[in-house]
Amino acid sequence: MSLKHAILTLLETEEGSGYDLLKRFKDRLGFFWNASHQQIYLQLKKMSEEGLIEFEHETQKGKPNRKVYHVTDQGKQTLMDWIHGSVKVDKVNDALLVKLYAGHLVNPEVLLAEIQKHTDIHQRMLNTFLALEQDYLSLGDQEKPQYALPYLTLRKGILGEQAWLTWAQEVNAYLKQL
Amino acid sequence: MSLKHAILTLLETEEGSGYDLLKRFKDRLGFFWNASHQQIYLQLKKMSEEGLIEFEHETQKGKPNRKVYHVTDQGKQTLMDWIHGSVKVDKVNDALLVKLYAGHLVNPEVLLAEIQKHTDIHQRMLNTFLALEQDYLSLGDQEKPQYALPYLTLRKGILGEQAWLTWAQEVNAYLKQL
DNA sequence: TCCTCATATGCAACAAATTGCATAATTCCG
DNA sequence: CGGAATTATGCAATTTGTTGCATATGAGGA
Repeated sequence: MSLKHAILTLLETEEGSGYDLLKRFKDRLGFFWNASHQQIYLQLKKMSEEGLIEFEHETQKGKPNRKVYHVTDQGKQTLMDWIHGSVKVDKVNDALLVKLYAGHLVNPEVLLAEIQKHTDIHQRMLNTFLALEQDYLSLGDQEKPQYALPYLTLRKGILGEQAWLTWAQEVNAYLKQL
Repeated sequence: MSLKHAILTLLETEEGSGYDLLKRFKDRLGFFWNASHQQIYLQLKKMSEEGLIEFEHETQKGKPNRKVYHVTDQGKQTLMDWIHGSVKVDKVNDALLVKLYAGHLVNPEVLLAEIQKHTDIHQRMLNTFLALEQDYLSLGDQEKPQYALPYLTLRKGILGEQAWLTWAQEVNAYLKQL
């Protein structure tokens, strides 16, 4: 289970509440690890019970109170053990490909429309990634090194989305020619 | 839930037992939809109870008996409804990227070793896909059309693995230069 | 004033996937 | 003759993830 390790990774760099983590997932880790708020809050509770993290109540005026979590020594150890171990190659489960595989059952238009819908989403993702890449590339040489590893994860997103879109063009070309 | 639809897709083309499906997943659909035997047998049972599929007992000599499943009209309808609807864009959950993101906590060697391990697996997948592509390309013009859609799913695999390996080279270059 | 959005946390029910275990016959290899 | 692989099916326990619901405050706009 890696949600646990994703949370430890985020909290190791900087303490934060469930809501903070939700935001960090949304605009950082979320490009390669997705989690809903229900999952995050439940996981924080469990990890807190396991002693991997601890929290302090932070009372706020005007806003609801927060539980600010930080990683314990045990949590840090768990994270280190995980990093030194090896993770499984992600299993692929792509519903769109199942649909394409069964595509002989429908008009090409149905498939084209679906592909188009997905293409729009992937194109938007790629644009987001390319904008973030520009941000990184315009950093000074002193700042770059600390963002080098996140930048490599961004490169994964860019190369992945580009490959996806290239593939979509092949599919489009075939379906239109039918 | 698409395991259901993957199974309907496989059974729609040709009836078969749970074991048959397991093999079809392994060397066909499995490139983009993975399922364990436990998942498949349980799903077949459920789908049979829902009336999407039916089975006949087939007694064999020398081998254990089989339950041969086929799609019912209701199952066919369920499959058609699914194809005409739209599937969600797959959510990404890539543990290797989480690890890389947290890579500042370990020596580059640890990351390099992990990347190498994954690279080997992805390279083997790509080789498998390229061999299958050759099989397709060497087909006559009469046979090609019926395999066109499965071929496109294969193209997805090829482009995806190539992108993965290109990315791995970037990561390697960076980690070695440290 | 009402509505929506952002902040902030959580439970409960259900669906899906993983892990481990269990059984049973035949074939193939050493 | 013994062990491993292949064929064939399944249950149970646990872990993970999804969907829906619930609550509460404050700010900003219509």
